[in-house]
Amino acid sequence: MRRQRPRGSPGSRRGRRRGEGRGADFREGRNRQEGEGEIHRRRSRPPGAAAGRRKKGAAQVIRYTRFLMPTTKETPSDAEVVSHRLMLRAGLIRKVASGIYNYLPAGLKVLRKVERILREEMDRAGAQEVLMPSVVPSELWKESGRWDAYGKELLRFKDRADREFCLGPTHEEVVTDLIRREVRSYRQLPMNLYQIQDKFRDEIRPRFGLMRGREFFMKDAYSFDMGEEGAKESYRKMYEAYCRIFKRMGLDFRAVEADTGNIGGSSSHEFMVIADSGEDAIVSCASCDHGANVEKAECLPPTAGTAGSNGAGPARKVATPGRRTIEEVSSFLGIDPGTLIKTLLFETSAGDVAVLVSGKFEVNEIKVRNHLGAEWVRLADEARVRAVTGAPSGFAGPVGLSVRTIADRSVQAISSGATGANEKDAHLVDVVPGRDFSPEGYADLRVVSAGDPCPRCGGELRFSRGIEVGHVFRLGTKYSEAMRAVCLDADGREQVIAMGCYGIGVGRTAAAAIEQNHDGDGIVWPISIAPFEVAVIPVNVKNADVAGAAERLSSDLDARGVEVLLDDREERPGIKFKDADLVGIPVRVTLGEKNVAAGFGELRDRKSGETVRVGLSDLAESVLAMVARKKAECAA
RNA sequence: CGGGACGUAGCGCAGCCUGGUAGCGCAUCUGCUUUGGGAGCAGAGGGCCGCCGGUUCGAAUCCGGCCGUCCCGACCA
Repeated sequence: MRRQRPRGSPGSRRGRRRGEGRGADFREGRNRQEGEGEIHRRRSRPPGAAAGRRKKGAAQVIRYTRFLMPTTKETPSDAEVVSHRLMLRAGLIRKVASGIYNYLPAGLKVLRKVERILREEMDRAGAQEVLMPSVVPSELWKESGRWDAYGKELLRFKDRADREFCLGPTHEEVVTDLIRREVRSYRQLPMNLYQIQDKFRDEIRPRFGLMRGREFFMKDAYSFDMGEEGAKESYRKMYEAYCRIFKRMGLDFRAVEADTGNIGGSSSHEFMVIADSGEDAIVSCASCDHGANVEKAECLPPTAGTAGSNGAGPARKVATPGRRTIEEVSSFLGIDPGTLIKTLLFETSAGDVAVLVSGKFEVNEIKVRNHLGAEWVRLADEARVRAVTGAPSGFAGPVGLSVRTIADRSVQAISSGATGANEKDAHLVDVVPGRDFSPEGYADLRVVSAGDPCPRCGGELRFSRGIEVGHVFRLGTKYSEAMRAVCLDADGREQVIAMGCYGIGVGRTAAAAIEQNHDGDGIVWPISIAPFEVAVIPVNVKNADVAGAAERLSSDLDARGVEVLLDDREERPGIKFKDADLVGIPVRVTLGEKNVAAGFGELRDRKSGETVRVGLSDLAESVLAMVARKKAECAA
């Protein structure tokens, strides 16, 4: 995929050659840009030079003809989700390689806005900004044990002296190393260090644009406390800061309990932006504030026993030719799927394990992994199933099975059920748990399902999908212990520091905002993270009055701290309107020939589509009011 | 890494089965007309048909290998 020339971009010679009818103000604007003033403008404006012309140090008005924002009408075929599609179409990003992107000027502006909010809220919460390297020596990772544990996602390489390094996918090791060297006394704690930095994870499957890239910006923070009580408080502060952050970005989000994955630690919450395209399924209670990732969501033990086939008699073998799935077997035998004892064989780092669950539920592999304390688990393949059970998959059962067997509590509720006979085309009925087989234990091993009550209050659980934009962990002493990060307490005794870590994906948050705020015409940015606050559109730039009015309004707004995109392209109005909508600029001012001649301009709200005609003399004030109103909607 | 598909102009695609002339729409450039929701007409430029090898008189097309990309399953901000 490659770049597409923006309409009316600098490369377009059209407007440049015939300058006849162009308005005086535009000509001046262009001359400034192309003359020697451009030098100052391009560099980061040396003090006193171009800066002197601007009031209040406001940013300069950005002109579309001098701005790389290549919008496209057609969608690249490899963009699956809206945020990816719209970011490409709006000219915010371009792909360089799988999961690796160029951030074009407007896209970068969005990221910078997100970052600014992150900095403000982290600072407010008492954290200090640092910057750690993206290239990290292997020694630190070996010390924590993750050099071997992290897997292929860690991109490793060697320098010229053959020393091993990796690109940091997260920075627990690096901060812990820093802290253990520099912090000696409890008086220095608590401390919270954060950075906003480029991360690299060699994802198995990058997809959805910035939603799951390999290279991405992340805000990561790390807290250090004496003891668990302090660590809890640090965690609480970050949790609150996160709520403020996502509120300020105008997002509909939910904090849910989560699995800790390979970061490790005792407890964690994920911050989920609610969106149907989200990669995670979450449950939340309609009655209380409990919420959880389905990976984590607990199930209460079954209340009443599920009667089976009234099995007074002993277990019997029945022929079930070709019936393998729960549906096939239950309908063939004419029994409730809930009384089938589903037997799944897993290969794990702790050896082969059979997992039993009622036929109406699914096994939650993460719960299995955590229950076993295993590093990994995966469903056994067909060959393995045959080797262990002696039958093709679909006919496994716990009776007479020689591998380690654990069961979900739903199996306990089956007084008498059916199960595979470990023999091709045969099942057993009237099987009684405890009599015909005995798993080593019963535990919560299944995925929550519709109808399960809230484990906290018994209320109704709702299922939705979310995009994980932030994650907070209480790490305990996992890293500080391994890396000897200790500190002297008030009694002069050495104590291992308690840690927490807190991440937010910058690009992912921007993508999530689009998933949640778009319509048929394009992005509808919350103003707090929009690339521009206002688009000023002179309908015909060759009309000097219109051009002049647009020019004056833009610099007026700019001087008052509003971020303006002046669409000075010689394009048809339709194109300008479409582009402004596509890019999602919250407020649009249209200056048409008739309106301007009559002393009016037009103000339009991107979100509601509401349009008002305002006298030119009041236009700037009206824009300011609308911008202020939109900003207020994004207040924490 | 497994399963499925794709790679032809900047973008979206056809052509391939059945070998012989590389095509369409959008975009770009020039001119004229047009100017409040992705304009019209006329003209022009633009391609190592992903790469390497094989079959053949001849390969975008058939065969093999490699590379890249996307979609479905185990990872995570």
